[in-house]
Amino acid sequence: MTAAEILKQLNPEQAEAVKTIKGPVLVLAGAGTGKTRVITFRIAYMLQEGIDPGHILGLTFTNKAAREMEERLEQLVAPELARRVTLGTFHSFCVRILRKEIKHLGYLPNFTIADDSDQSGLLKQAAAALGYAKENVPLPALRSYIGRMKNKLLLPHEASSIAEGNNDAVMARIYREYQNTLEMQNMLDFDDMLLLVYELFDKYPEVLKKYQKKYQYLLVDEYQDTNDAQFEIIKMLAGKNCNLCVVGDDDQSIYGWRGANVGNILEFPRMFKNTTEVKLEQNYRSTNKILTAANEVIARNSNRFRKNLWSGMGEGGNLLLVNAICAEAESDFIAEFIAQEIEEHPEYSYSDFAVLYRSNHLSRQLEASLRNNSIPYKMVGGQEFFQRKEIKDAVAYLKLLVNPKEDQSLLRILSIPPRGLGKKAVELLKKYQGAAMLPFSELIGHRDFTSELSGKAAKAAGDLHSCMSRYRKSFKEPGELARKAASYLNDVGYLNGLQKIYKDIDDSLKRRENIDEFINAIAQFERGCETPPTLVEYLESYALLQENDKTEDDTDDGNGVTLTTVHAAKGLEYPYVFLVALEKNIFPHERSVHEGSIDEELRLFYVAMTRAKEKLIMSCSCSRMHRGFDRPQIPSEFITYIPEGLVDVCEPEDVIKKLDKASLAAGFAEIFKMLEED
DNA sequence: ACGACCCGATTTTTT
DNA sequence: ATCGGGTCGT
Repeated sequence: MTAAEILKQLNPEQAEAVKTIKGPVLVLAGAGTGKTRVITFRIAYMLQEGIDPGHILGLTFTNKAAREMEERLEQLVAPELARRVTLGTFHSFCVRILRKEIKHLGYLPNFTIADDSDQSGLLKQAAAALGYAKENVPLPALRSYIGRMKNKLLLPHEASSIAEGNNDAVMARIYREYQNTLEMQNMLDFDDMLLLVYELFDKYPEVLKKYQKKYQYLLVDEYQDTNDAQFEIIKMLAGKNCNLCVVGDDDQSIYGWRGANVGNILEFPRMFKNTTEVKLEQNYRSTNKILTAANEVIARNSNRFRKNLWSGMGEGGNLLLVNAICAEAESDFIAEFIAQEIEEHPEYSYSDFAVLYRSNHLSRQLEASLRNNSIPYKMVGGQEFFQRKEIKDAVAYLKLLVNPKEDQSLLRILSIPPRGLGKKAVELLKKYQGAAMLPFSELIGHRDFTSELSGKAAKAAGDLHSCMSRYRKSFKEPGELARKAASYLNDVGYLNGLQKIYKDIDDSLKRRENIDEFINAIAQFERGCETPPTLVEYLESYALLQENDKTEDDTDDGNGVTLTTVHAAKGLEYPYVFLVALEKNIFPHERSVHEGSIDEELRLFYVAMTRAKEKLIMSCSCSRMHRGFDRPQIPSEFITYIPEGLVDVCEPEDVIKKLDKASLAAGFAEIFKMLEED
């Protein structure tokens, strides 16, 4: 495809965004306006203009987005050309740089990535080391505090100096301790990946220059979700040339609570002089009634780029608002309505329906009703495969081979399965570490330590240590990861220990299956590699994955109604969208009211509405179970923001067609028959 | 050392 | 209601 042909397939605004390849460009891409299309066509266009693919860097937030971009690009240009473009998530891009350059910052290149549970362990340890009682430093607060600091590029000493009040000061101290521990154990947490790249570029201009030279054309997807660290990295990389194109929608910024800064997109034209600004307002997804309603809703927010989405998809029907008497009636209505629509419109299948909710716990009632009505469904998020305890334990075993300094993982697996090493052994390890300055995984093999244990415990410690040493050598050689991992987990006693850990026999078998599945995932990773991978590489991809990739088999037939939080639905679209529990204190979430982040809740509501292509069915209930008790509910104020003419308000009975007399009679007859048989 | 029970917290979660 | 963490008893 020639450059001219590329432009011909785009609307005028899209074409403008695609062909402006020099200088800073801000593309305000409203919901459903062909954002991914613009990005991929832009890259294709640049390649047609003769730009070296190696000079192009496209950054996304999710692996899924990166993959999608790559696939779509391969359809536009020669695949070998497409593959030379660097497309990846912020985090994977940063890790790649750090693997090469982290020596400048005093870490070893075999660093490992701390997952959530590692992080919790390290934080508890840090707080305890400084003598703080756990009730004085709640873990979630600590976690979010440190994340906030890191996202703002504040190092521990800087955090200390700006600390307001005793609480902050304490957390800043724990932050310092935590950071020291991470460094000592050669580990990075997720935020470090960005923070350290910033530090690297900031302190070592010659390193920055190298990457500026390599990446002369930058694209950033979902720019409204960038945090301060990401902004600084982008700004530094863009440098003087500043061939920087960012694509995003300020109205869809819903990750402020995680450090995203809407200011980055709002201020872009002021931060980068001579910005070309392009607004994409033609929507290719929804009917106009849905869009008008969404436009009206989001217009309540100030401090945004004004946009007015429109589409050529026709007017469409009114939105529906259903008020149910209780949560059960609400979810029953949804199940019955889906059944009715499928029956009346055979062209639709279950996967054309999605139910969106503000918080995860709201899915319970829905699941029950869908099950009762035999409607298949799939939940996104929820208990992810890789979050399961047995998988994390197995990963901890593997991580210790790559990075023996990971005390966290050693403590995690020390008594999994129980091998006679418990609290006392941990105390001893801590005692000896002070003197020996060795990581726990080394200490467990030392005479000084083992001699103080019972014979049985000492043997267990020695066995664990020698087994790990053996496999550390075996993994030095790249390749055959799946086979070696399976053999290691067996030799180290983990596989046979599963029955001991999970007493319920069915439970333990299930866990065993999951481990097998995990080994399969490793094998699959290997198959996707061009050259035999190392364990370091696998663990890195594991840490950065977090996948919705979910192993196909537990998503039964694949044709089911989607149940998801609004957050997880961003970027997706469905012909039918149900938006449930639109009630005060749920949506907007009561906490956001306290924290003054109603703007973001409204954007979340906007994101939810704009997922719908044809039908948007909103619902609320007069009562709902809350922490074990029924609580009266009143409708969300957000509902009142929708213009009256666009929405039909009704009760479940108005929408669900009543059974006709004949089938009612048949139903009763059946019940009577059953009663008689008893 | 390990496992059974009780208590308290509980939004969202791209990496 | 449900989960995880912590404490207590074996």
